Parts: sequence; C-alpha cells; structure tokens
Amino acid sequence: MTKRQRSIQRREEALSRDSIIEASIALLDRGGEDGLTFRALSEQLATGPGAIYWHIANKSDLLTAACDALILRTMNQIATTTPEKTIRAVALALFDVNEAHPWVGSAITSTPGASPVVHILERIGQQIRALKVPAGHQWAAVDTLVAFILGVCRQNAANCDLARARNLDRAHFLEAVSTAWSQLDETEYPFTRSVAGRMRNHDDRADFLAGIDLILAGIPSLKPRSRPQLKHSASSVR
Amino acid sequence: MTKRQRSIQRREEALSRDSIIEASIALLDRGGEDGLTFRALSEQLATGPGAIYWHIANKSDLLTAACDALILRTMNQIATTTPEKTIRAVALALFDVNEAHPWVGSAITSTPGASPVVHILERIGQQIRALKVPAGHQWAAVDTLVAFILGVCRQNAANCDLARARNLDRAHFLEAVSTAWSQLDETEYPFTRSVAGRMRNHDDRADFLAGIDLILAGIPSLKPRSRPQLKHSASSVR
DNA sequence: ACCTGAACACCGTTCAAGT
DNA sequence: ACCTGAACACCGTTCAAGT
Repeated sequence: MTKRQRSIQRREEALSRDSIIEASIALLDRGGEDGLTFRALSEQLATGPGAIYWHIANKSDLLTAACDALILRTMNQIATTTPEKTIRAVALALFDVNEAHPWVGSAITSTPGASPVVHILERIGQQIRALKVPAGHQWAAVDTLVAFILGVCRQNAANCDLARARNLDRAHFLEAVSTAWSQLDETEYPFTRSVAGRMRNHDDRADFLAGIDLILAGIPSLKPRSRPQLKHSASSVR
Repeated sequence: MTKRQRSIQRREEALSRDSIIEASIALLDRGGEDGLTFRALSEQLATGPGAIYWHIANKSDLLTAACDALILRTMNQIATTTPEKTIRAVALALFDVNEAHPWVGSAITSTPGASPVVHILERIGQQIRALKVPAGHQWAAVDTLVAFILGVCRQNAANCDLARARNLDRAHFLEAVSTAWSQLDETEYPFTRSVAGRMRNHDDRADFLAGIDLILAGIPSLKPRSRPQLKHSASSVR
C-alpha cells in the first residue's frame, strides 16, 4: 500500500531551492512561523524531511531565504522618485508585505546583517545620500529609519501571532487590548488609559506613516553642522 | 538511590511564582531564549517540570513575567526631570537592560499590549504630554519613540542570539558582518559598502541616542498646528 | 548527485497519582 | 493546596541506505 500511494503522489519535478522556498512561504502565510515545519513542508513537496537538507542548510536559512524572496520582490516594484517620496514608498511597501505575510517582520529581525536587511539599508541609504545629509550623519538617519520600520513590522507580526494563538481576528484582538487598557488604574496609567479608545479602531498604516514623517522632519536638524554631541553618549557602556 | 538523592537536594522553601521568575532570568541570561527550558528550570528549582505549571500558565507567560520584572525594576530607577531628559533616560535604561539581558528585546516585542509594553508607553506618554504635544498627535510621538526603542533592542538581541549560535563574541560577530558588507558589489550596494567599515568598531549606544534625538528633533513639527495630513494615508489598507 | 525515512535528542504540556 | 514524574505529541536534524 505504501508503495502504490507513494508512486502516485510523487512529484514530477525535482526538488529545488526555489520550490522549497515557495512552499515555505505558503506554509508561513497559513500558520505563521510555527506553521513552517520540516514535516509539513516535506509532505507538501511529496518527499521526506531529509531531502530538504540537501538544498538548504537549516530552518533559519530557510526562513531568511523565504523572507529575502519577498523583500527583493517588493523592492523591485518601487520606482525611485524624490528621496522623501521614495523613502515613504519603501517604508509603506515593507509595511504592506508584512500585512500580507505577517511573519516577515519577525523573520527579518532575526537575521541581522543578512541579505533582507541589507537590501533595505541600501535602498534607504541611497535616498539619504541624495538628501545631502552629511556623510558623518548618514548612518544615524538610515539606522533610525530602519530600526523604526522593522520595529513596527515586528510589532504587527507579534500582534498577528498573538491573535492567532487566541483564535481571534485582528479586530477582536485590538478590542481586547483596548478594553484591558481602559481598565487600568487611572492615577497610575493616565496616558495609556487616554489612548485606549484610540486603539480600538485606529489606522496602523496612517500611524506608521506619521512616524516616518516625524523622523524625516528631524533630519534637517542633522544638516547645518553637527550638533554638539552629548558627552555621556561618547563611548559604549560595555 | 533516587530516593536518597532526591531528599538531599530537595529545596527547603516552597516554590513560588517569584522564585520561578528569578530562576528563569538566570537561565535566560546564560543561554538566551533557548536556554529557558522547563526541564532546566525544574532541575534548578529541584522539582519536576509539572510543578511549575501550578504557578505559571505556560512558557509565554513565564517569559513575559521575567521581562516585566526587569522592566519594572528599571523604570523605577529613573528619576523624572525635564521631559526630554527623562525620555532619553528611559530609552537609555531600556537599551542597557537589553545589553545586560539580551533576551529582553525579543521577549518584550512578543507580547504586544501586555504589561511590559504598557509600562514603557505610560512612562514615555507622560513626558510627551508634558511637552505639550497636541492631544491628537501624542500617540504618533509615543508610538514612534517606542517602536524605535523596541526595534533597536530587538536588533541587538538578535545580534546576541546569532553571535551565540555561531560561538562568537559580539566583536567578532560585528567584524564578520563588516567584512561581508565590504565585499558586496560596488555598483549595486554603494551605501552599505560605505558604512561597512563603520560597523566594525561603532558605538551602538551613541547611535541609539542619536536616533532618539533625531525623533525628538522632529516633534516640534507636530506642534504649531496639525500639518496637512496626506490623503493617501487616510484609511487602512486591509 | 539526489532522495528516503527511520531514528535521535530534544521540546512544551498534561495528568494520574501522591502528600 | 501543592507537588511528582512518566507519558504524549510534537519538534529540527542526522545518516545509513537506496536510486
């Protein structure tokens, strides 16, 4: 029985890195990071779990590759116009990939220095250069923007994971957070309470863009000449 | 034999949520998120893995609790002075906890809306209010700052994890990234190549503070009156 | 060269049974 | 009420054996 069954559902094409990555993306989209399993993957590809290791090094490699495929696709769709506009476009595009594939934000931050991050750094870095930010401050501007973008993506990805874990959709999850916040102690948590209502129906995407604009608004402060650097930040703590 | 051994190394005090959390922090500090295991934990506490479940709900609960313990301790050490100074102090304190306990950045972003994040939101939110940012823009300012802070912490935590996985210390890890970046294609990755050298010995903490200052520098742009809101960000994409 | 799938060394979590 | 520890249902990864 096993023999016939196997020969029937055997894949026709040979395994390849690309087909493995595509199947991984599908699994990740359906079940998040936990949904990507060597057993589920090998079943989908009609092979054994060991076969996958011929094409990829390990799970972390696989996750990075899946992430990079999406990031690369996304970056290539963005037209370069004015620096500010391009930065906003890159940021929004990343925000949107992460909404469509809510594991990207988590995967990308797990592989610092690797390919996906580099593609983003480069794209934004070129725009910061075009803005004529002095060489000594370019890194600060790029680092800040990228940390913010990845920070938001990561948070949204975490929201999705948590919602999934509790079998809630996003709206119900946000509502639960909102209610919890509005029940906090009034004297100890005045601010959080005051924004609890806003949580319920707020527009993540608009908030995100407001953050990008806020950072962009600060960039001119880097321009005229280097601001007096504060002494206490001159050397690392470790 | 098992009987004597057990009665010898039996703990004297009863298990408690707090003692479990302390032991968890120690394990996390030594081995990162992977280092926290119910088996390792129960061994350290001289009990069985099942006993822990009497005091905590699950691993995620445990991680959040360990994180919250540290965040709370940290926040209570910060004196409130001027709004800008306090925001910088909060940010730097969080940066430093994350350096000392490099799993915090990861744990905190995994539990959106939960206690650790709320403590940070609240503390920063109160300062943004003190800065007289208009009510309608307070959330944007706080959200941006917190997303940036958590983004950086998460990146640093990921750096540590990756370095640990490769049995490198932080310096060697950064050097590896730096060399990899400097070998990128010159025409396709001009910016990343140009910052590769800076990676090698750069000061994370100063860069972080520069990012905070950059965002703070943008905050006055929220003040005079609401800037014309861009139409394309008016409603969510999903 | 590429694939198979059983086996290994782990996980988090549960639960009958004890005190 | 609190603890025990074996057992369950998973993981990622390896590797002898096949084609």
